[in-house]
Amino acid sequence: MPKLWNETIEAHRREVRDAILDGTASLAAEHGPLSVTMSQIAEKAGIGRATLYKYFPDVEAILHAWHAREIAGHLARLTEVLDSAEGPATRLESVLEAYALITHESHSHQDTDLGAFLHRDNGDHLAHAHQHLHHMVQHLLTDAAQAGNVRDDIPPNELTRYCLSALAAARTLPSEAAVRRLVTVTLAGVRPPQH
Amino acid sequence: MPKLWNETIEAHRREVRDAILDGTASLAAEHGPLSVTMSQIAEKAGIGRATLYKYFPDVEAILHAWHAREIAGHLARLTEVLDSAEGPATRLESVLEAYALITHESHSHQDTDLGAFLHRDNGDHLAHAHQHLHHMVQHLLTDAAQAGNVRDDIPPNELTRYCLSALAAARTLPSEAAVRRLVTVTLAGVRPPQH
DNA sequence: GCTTTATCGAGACACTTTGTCACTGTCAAT
DNA sequence: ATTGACAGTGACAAAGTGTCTCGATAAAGC
Repeated sequence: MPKLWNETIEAHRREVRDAILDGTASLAAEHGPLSVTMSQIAEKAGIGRATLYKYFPDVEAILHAWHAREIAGHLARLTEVLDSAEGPATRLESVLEAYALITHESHSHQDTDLGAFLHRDNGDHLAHAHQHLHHMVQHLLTDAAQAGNVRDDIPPNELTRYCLSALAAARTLPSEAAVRRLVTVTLAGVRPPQH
Repeated sequence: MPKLWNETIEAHRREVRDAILDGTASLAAEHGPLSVTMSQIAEKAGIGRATLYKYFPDVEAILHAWHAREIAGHLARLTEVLDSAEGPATRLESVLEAYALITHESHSHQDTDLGAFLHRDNGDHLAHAHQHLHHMVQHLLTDAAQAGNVRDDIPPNELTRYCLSALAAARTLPSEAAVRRLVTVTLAGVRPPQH
């Protein structure tokens, strides 16, 4: 196996790949994901159609790759938020709020839940990126539960799904203030029930 | 304008239409919605391809119609539940639980959030069916808020989005018991905050 | 009952999209 | 300089698409 290539060629490939993903996202946003064709994508990306097949086997794979890139970007931002907060409760609230806001602004770009739709992933990319996110929130919830800020009568796994799903509603909300209210309500659901 | 046709022809059309929708759902479930073609659908439904175009203009329209039919069925079941419950709090809980269970079992059929994905609806079918659902839940929440069972510091509209979105997590849960726990948590989010 | 009329269904056609060749040009390694 | 690997492209066969036209069938008018 020859040593890996020079920087130049790999950088170029990345550029082309990104152009493909951007173009596809644009096309999908404009005419709907079902009407996107390999031909359109190739033209939009400024490459030959046959070349496109050297990067991706079909439209579905491209949409998956785009979604994975999107999620990865979100994860990076969330990790920043995570690291800059102190204490289990604060960390949980900060990350959930950040997630909701990201989801909210992603709406205008009209992307999300494409992943849920395209669940032809057989435990691959989507699973990876999304499980990463899931794991992060679950960890936060477990910590907060140990600190007594979160109910412990429900498995953390299920609380995590609840949080992520509830906050997905941020996509449909009109204002940032509404998103913050959504976070409030969602957090109210995970607090220990009083008796 | 000639009076509308006899029952027979219309019944036949409905049969064919249903066969198309069923076949499409089956194909979409098996190979993913993006790879479904008009040719496959026609063959599966047992009609000529050209005939299929007399019913629907393209795959997207068929998926929309199938989704609308699905939602309509769910709505009918929810309306039953709604009518057989007494009192604002009980009604809210019953309907939300029923919705979660329906979502849960719909998972195996792998359908939902296809609607969210195909938001090429310009205020049409999807809007109609889904807004009907939204309206039902919002009404329940408003009643329950007036009775003091639900917080009134958040607009009912937003609480509704929260509920429906949170309960969508039922799709990914493994057991019915987990779904009931999800309903518990979701309801905890909408209760009046204590001070 | 028989014609009229509307519409269902299918064969056929022109066009687009798809997936895969074989081929050229370029860069890195020896 | 030669070799090997790979990006990129034009070309081709196959599949899918949308439309048109034509025959068959069932309701409606006389």
